[in-house]
Amino acid sequence: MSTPVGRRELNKAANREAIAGAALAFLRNRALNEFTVDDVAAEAGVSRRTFFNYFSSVEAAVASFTQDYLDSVITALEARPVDEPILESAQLALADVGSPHDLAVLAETFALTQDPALGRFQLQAWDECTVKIADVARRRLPQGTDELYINAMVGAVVGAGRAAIVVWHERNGTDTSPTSLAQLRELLATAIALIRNGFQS
Amino acid sequence: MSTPVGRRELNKAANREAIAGAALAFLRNRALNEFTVDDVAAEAGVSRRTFFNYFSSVEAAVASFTQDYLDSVITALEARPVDEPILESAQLALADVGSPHDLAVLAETFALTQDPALGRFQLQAWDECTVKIADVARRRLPQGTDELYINAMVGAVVGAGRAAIVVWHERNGTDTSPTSLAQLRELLATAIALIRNGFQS
DNA sequence: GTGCAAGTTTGCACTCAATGCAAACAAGAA
DNA sequence: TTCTTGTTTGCATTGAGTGCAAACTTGCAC
Repeated sequence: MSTPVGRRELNKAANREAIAGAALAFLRNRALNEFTVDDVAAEAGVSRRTFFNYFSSVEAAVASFTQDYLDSVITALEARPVDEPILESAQLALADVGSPHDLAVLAETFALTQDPALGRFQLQAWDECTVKIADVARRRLPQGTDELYINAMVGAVVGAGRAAIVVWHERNGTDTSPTSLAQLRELLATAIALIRNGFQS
Repeated sequence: MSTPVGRRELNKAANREAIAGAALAFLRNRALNEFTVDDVAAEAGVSRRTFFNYFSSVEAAVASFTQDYLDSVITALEARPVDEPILESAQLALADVGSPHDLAVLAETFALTQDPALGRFQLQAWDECTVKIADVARRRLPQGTDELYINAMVGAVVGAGRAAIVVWHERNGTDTSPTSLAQLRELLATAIALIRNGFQS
């Protein structure tokens, strides 16, 4: 992957970040229907129309954080050796990923899921993630592996992974101290282990 | 549960059905942005304002079908004996549920998931279902069962269940012949079995 | 630098979603 | 009938979202 960094790309990245950040900032203080796209655009130093060049709604802007986190997980997963058992790869990828800052934002946006309109977009991010992971799994598992096996496994992993984050968030709120983050990694690892071993108990 | 059936309740149910049905009817022929709420309201024989008394958007109206299906699954699950292993209950509840007509509509709305705006609302229905099933599981499993265990199991079951429907839909499209439906039940059963036994292979 | 091509932002105009409110209307109970 | 309560409807208002064309910025070649 090349990294062509001209002013064009930099400006776009900066705008995108400014807009998403501004949206999140507003949500810290007010509910979704208590401010407008104009407000966010102004805060981001950009016109209303430009806002919509980047995101189709405030909800989408906020969901971009979740998308970015999940993409980083997928990148980590793809970096694992292909001969490693795939669920072990998943476990290790999850253990590695996420700077404290990124996880803090993840926890924060997770809290916002209370608002259904925001929640929908987060769910969509998870769903897209599921599709992408299924592609990775399809490439790594033996040719001709049953599609049900692949999709059920990935669906289960993502479902259980999300459950781990839900439980973590319920226990720790938006605390992202090293201790709390260690607990998150632990929960994620346990969740994947459950998928590997089944719920036969 | 009482069943107080006056004209009031009947009218409301009829309106609700008419609106959701009209929305689905439009989507059979046109894309989401090719018709308006006014169109749907007119088709349903109701004012625009009344449309919004029932659903907050066309997307929500369409998602009501998925909601209803998932609610019926939950009802079936709650009807299973409490001493049955819970994943067996899940398997059996899924096997029983859904008239051919309901499953036909489910398959149809599933196809519409291509449109992200519609997909988001469907995902939300699945998510609400996850929460409700977690409540059922919490009541049935021994007191003090780890929340991670409960949520991961339910997340996995729902994720794998949805995967089964996705695979079924990819293989059979909107074919809801008895043969096709038998395949769906089979896929669902296999998916749950995978969750029970794990992906250790 | 100058000038040109391609990409990006912005303002404007327009349609339509979504909600509050109050008046009209329908249903059930006395 | 009459009264009460729940439901529908029209009207008015705000703001989301998009198409379009003009202004502006960047990259590139000379």
